[in-house]
Amino acid sequence: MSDQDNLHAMRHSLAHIMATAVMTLWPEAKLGVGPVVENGFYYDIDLGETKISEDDFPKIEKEMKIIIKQGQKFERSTKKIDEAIKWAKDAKQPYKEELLNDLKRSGTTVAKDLDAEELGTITDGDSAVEDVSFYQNGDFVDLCRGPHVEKTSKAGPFKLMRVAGAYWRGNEKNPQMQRLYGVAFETREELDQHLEMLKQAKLRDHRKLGQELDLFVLSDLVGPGLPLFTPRGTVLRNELVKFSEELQQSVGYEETWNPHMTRIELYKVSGHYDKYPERFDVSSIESDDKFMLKPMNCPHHIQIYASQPRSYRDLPIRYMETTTMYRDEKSGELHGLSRVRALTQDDSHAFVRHDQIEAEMQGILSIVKQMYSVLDMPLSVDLSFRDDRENYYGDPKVWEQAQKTLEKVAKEEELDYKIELGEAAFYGPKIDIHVSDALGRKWQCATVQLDFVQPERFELEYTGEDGQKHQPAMIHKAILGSIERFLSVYIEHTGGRFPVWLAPEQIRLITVNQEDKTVEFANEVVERAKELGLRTTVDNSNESVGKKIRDAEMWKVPYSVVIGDKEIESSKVIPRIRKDIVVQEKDEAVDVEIFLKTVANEAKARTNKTSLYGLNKK
RNA sequence: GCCACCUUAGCUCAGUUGGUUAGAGCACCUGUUUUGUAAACAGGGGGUCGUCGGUUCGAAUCCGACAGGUGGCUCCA
Repeated sequence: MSDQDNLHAMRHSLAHIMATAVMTLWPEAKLGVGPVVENGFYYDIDLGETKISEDDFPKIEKEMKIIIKQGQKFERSTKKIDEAIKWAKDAKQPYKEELLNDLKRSGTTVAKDLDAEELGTITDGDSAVEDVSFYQNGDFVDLCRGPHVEKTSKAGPFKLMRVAGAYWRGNEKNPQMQRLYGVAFETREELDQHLEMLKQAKLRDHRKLGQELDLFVLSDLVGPGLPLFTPRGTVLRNELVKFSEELQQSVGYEETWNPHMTRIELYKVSGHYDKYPERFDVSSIESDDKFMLKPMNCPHHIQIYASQPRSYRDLPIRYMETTTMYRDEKSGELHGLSRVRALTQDDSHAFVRHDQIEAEMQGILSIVKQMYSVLDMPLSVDLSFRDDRENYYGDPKVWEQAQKTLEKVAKEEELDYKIELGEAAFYGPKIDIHVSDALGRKWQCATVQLDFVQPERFELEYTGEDGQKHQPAMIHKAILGSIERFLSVYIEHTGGRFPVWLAPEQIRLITVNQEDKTVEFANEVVERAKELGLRTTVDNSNESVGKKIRDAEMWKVPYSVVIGDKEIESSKVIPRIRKDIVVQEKDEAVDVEIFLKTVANEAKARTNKTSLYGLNKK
């Protein structure tokens, strides 16, 4: 058995041990499913009116430890399916009975592989499976495919983490069960390491850093999911957007502007309204028309395209716009900057001839790759294709062609991708690019989407070489995606230590004293730095130099420079360089002008390397 | 939206079984100090304890509703 298999068996066994403990403490418990998940396991439990809270964990853990100590053997047995169903009935385990019915009818219990109508229904006659396996430890018997460790004492170190509500089979129409989560590893050291990692991740949580570094504000009065950005946070946003827009311009995109409110009719034509009617928050002004805040931009760009007759010579026509849109989200889904109600996208739409699709997508993917390589963030790529449900608009043959094109481009661009069926937009397939946050959760940022549906719905056209009308295709893209979501991931990725080009404060001058000549000199340096476009401040407060250095460190300023008599006399400085910045050359005190120009060049080059060297005196 | 938990000063938190004018550190302000690479010293201001209602002689503390926040609600017995 490989280590991986063994760990899996340990975690799965712990799920059973936890269920055993719960059944001991609450014999009336009805059990759902208890699978292995990343880093651990969970078990879904229905206790009726009784609610388990984290305060109950010590007694559950204690019970589990007793079971582990007893070294109960895990014994496998099989039952005929009908016998098993009878067992579930007798044991008063209705959820198990439902699972068994699904097994009998369809040979699987995976809710998404089953017809929703059939879930949990009973079949007579022929069965899809004959036997089902059971595992028993002590008095506890559970329907289970296995495998397990040999006996409970081999289950390994674990810790219960949290309890959460979870709908039976993920469907909100079903009863809500209590899901007990635990983490487990083969050794105590690995478990401790994992817990330490979670602690570290908490330290770099973007919500915490956003407050500490004064980047954004969440106000109860403004409302949930509506973050406000401070001057520092706005510098970050603007610098990122500037980079994104420069990249887009380099492949031919032109900037547009569209208003934040629109007639709802627009989205009826585009098809978005029919698809998400509950998400459209409507308000009316002085007319019979209903207006709304825009939740996306594609129909607007379409209107600009459609405002003139277009020739094949004009294509591709590429519009880009970094703009904020407004989407209703369920209150429980809001989260810091990652999931908000006002989100700003570096959005673009290209209108292309069908023979231009590949080249356009390649151009876009090349700038996406540039962006994330400069930001030093690893990507994972999904091709989001349709499945055979009927939620999609447009001709399936066109879809098939579009998906082939996407995959071809992904191959040519050497993307390491996987295909996700059923994840496409209603109007077309997508290339979705995800990056990870501090806890390893993946968030979608960049996206490239191919769309034949909206051009058709809006009856877009251009005149071809042949004098006939033709329909263009549309390519939607966002590089950063939602700036807010991107920032949430990026703040955690960097731990708030932004590269020089993004740092809200790039250089901080620290005065040794408040004498006139010191202040004058510091002000001269700031003036010069501003001419070079550097964001520079002076800390002239009446504090010790040590305290001021500490402050600059806490604010994660890339360069801090102490200004005193030595600097004034020599016009040379010894910059203190933030430790994540890669130092390339060695040098001692450096002329102020050279220092500033070097930093300005780094910012311009968007690099986190410097050719300066600071003597960090102990 | 649903389930669990949380909400005390700008921030991080303490506040014993309900019992006088609710505390600390940091931050802020004032004064002293004129500072050389991760925290000088002293003093001061600041809270209707998330909001509303209830129980009680008495509520930060107990109960309820609401608001906001956190974790989760997809990953096959």
